[in-house]
Amino acid sequence: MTARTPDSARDIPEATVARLPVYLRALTSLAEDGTTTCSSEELAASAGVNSAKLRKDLSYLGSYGTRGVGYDVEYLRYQIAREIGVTQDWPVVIVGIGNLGHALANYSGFRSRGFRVVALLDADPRRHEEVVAGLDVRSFDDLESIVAEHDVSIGVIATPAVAAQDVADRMVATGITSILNFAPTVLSVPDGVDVRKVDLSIELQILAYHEQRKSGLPTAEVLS
Amino acid sequence: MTARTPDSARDIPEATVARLPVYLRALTSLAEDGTTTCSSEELAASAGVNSAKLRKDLSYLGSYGTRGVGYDVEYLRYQIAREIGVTQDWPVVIVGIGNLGHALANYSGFRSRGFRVVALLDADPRRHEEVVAGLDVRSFDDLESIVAEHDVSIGVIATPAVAAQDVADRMVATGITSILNFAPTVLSVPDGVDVRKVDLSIELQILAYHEQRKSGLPTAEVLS
DNA sequence: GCCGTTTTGTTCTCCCGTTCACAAACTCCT
DNA sequence: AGGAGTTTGTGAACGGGAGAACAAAACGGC
Repeated sequence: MTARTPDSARDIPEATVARLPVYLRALTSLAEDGTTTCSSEELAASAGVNSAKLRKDLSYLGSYGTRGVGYDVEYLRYQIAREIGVTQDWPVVIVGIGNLGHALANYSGFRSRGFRVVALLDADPRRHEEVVAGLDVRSFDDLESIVAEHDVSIGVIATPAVAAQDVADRMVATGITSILNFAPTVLSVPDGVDVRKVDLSIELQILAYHEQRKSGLPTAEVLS
Repeated sequence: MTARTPDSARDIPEATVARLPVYLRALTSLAEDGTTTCSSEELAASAGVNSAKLRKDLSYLGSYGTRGVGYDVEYLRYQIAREIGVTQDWPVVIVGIGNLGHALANYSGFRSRGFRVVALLDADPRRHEEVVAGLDVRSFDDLESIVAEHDVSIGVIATPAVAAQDVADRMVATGITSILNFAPTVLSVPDGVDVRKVDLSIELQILAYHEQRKSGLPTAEVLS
């Protein structure tokens, strides 16, 4: 609607969306090194992907490169940030201030990448005395007022598994429509609410599967 | 080789491998509820997937169900655990004992799901005085001897981004062949070494992308 | 002003994963 | 014992993503 959105911004493949943040980080890294221009080959190497895949991904956003030259690092970085929607900060609430919640609250990468933690909530009253990362830990009952006040649409769940579904339900009820879930539970939410799950032990188990295979097959691991 | 492995255990699709831990958790949950038998429909609902997909996934492992009846929860649970390789504990080292490292070290889900943290390492000598989760934080230089002593093949990187590649290189040099990387960096490792990446801000950015779309399109979000 | 070189954007093909739909097989009831 | 009802396991169609290969376009040298 602004100027340069010929409604081409439609339906970027999910696999591409998942890689855009990687490209964004690679571009930021290149910019910090003083690089002003890069080819798809360089950027792909920096992001750890195939250059053809990178070019195809970028083509969904538009034609932001110059043939024979490459991409302007700063320009492309801004275009991707705009596409993802991280040119401005998203307010985020974190629920569950245990070990993981502490780590998340203190994680500086949120702030620097388009997110701002506006509140830390915990159901345990003993935690309400704490100050973590410069924020008071507040009662879970404050969720609704905080969401309303800061217009929060993204919530992070770092509670034990048993509490996660309840927290998710409350979040949805207050109007949160995107949830990042660290609890080892399958959340059920209504249509229109996005949930992404990060599960540490699942990742380890996937590694264990492949590890088991390696020790089983001595020297048959010669992929292309 | 034991009895029921007609070398059919070959080439389980990667997408299936990634879901097996989810099924395992769902089965454990069902078993704790006292359920002894379940249909693919029930298990699929519990795991948050399509029942056809579940059945196809399980069919790669063998025929562990009974037509007209369903699956024996305990039996299937054991079969999946055996396939993944978590019937015995895998020793794991964690490098980088900052906020996230603390949280990982204290995460009880590791121990209960087939993993045992055998050492915590950090490059900062000031951290070596600490005891976290009942383990001394030791010098990163001890990596090699620890890996040799406990026959470690899985390493977790929870360091700042700048240190991650160095840590990975050292890990690979000591014989570690599976790495779970929490640092926001693309690691390059030789063939035969598996790396899985968990990146908190990337997950949030993916959510932000969809969130931006939602606010843009008022009521066009009526998927099937 | 033209040609060779470089690099993007895109088309085409192949492969993996998902889903549907159904036959095979087991249980239960009569 | 036989038939009705269930539920698994799998063959086949379908859709999406990955990678190769190439045409289009911009730059630089002469």
